[in-house]
Amino acid sequence: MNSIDPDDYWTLKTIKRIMGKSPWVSLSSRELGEKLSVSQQSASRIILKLIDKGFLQRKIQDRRQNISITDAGLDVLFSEMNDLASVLEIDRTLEIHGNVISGLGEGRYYISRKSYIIQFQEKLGFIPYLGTLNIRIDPENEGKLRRLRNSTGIHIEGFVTDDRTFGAVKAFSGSIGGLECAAILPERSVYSDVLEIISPFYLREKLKLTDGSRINLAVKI
Amino acid sequence: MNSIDPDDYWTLKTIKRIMGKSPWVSLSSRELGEKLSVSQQSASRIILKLIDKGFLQRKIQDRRQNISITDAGLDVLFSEMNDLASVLEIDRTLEIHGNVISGLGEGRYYISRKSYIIQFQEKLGFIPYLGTLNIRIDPENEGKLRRLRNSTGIHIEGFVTDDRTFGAVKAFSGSIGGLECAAILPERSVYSDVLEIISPFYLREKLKLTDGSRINLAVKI
DNA sequence: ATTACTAAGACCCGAGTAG
DNA sequence: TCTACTCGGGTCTTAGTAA
Repeated sequence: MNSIDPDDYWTLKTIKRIMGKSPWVSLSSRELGEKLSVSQQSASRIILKLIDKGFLQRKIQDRRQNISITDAGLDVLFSEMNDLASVLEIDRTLEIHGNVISGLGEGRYYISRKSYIIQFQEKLGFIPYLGTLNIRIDPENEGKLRRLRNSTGIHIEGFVTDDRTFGAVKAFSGSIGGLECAAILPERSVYSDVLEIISPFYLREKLKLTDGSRINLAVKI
Repeated sequence: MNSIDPDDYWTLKTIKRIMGKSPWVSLSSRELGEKLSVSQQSASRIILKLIDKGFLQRKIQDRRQNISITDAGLDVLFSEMNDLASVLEIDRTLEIHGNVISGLGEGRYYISRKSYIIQFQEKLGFIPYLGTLNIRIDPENEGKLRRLRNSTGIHIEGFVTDDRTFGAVKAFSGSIGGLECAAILPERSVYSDVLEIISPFYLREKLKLTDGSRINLAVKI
């Protein structure tokens, strides 16, 4: 599943460097070829391969192509970042900032399922307060959020009931305002800027949080 | 100069993952081949290439090889880490911890050279107190120090006098205890665990530091 | 200008095998 | 077993070129 092709990684990094923050960039196959030290023809083939794999998107106007990296493509880069940081044993903690927002009460329903609760107790060491704290992550912390999504985390098995399927999720131990907690994400990447937090404590009360409150979350990856 | 071969990077990362913290590892070409999804023959060729480039060292005993990654090899990994972090625009600040040690007074001599001073003023925005604060970096922060060494930093030109040559150095803006400072490293990698700090302030006095004092340095890379 | 197909050749990989 | 050489075959790159 999570095996990256070094060539894909290298090309995506090169394209990302050219793009900077802009979502689209006008990039000819000749230009890319120069950056990668390959011919225009090879660069063209490489681009087609990456589009085929879903890592790039393209618009062609007047025989000139505009290129964008997809979320899946960015996942390649952030996974590699995580992998390298883990191999070099640096950067084990992310500090993520955001604001409290009100959820739809859905989180509470999910995490109350007995199968999840049992695993939280076993793998995180606490039984969560029956509700989630939803945090909208600052746009500047998008990169950290992407690293989190591309980290393995603590695996929480999914399960099936008569009615429906509850997917596997992954948890990351952390803390907010000195209180133990965990960030919960679906194991299948969902590109949202909202993070759901569980904790043995009712964080809204303990930390006197209301919608809009600033939050500093520290998580171990 | 600083162009990494993606294959070298990939292999070194794989070997580093196998090694963990141990300086040497017994690793047959067959085993490496499996990890890299190539044949024993190719793995053997790859190892020879990396030894030739100075990224690996090897001892052969009883037809079995023990492998170690050289400092130059680790530089490849930490450079890539820096490059990727810079492309993804994350991780611009390193927090490095260590202890004050007494220098040999050499630092004072170096940074007092007029050519250096002029450049410090121009590029860092301050004229340093005429002495350096030497910090022995905690072994746990070795990784961060390696990242620093493999960052470009602010280029300070070298120069030649009648007597001798003063090499190019690189500077990193930062702060200690809220006071502005900069870390100074030779541009040519020197693998020491001591970092030299300059500052517009006499840090020893301002922060009441003595040999052995704990220091938290924050630097921008 | 572009992109990208085709064809030919360079280069790389691994089977066989020696030491 | 191990490492690592040779060499044949297959893959991948690029030159030429069309659209």
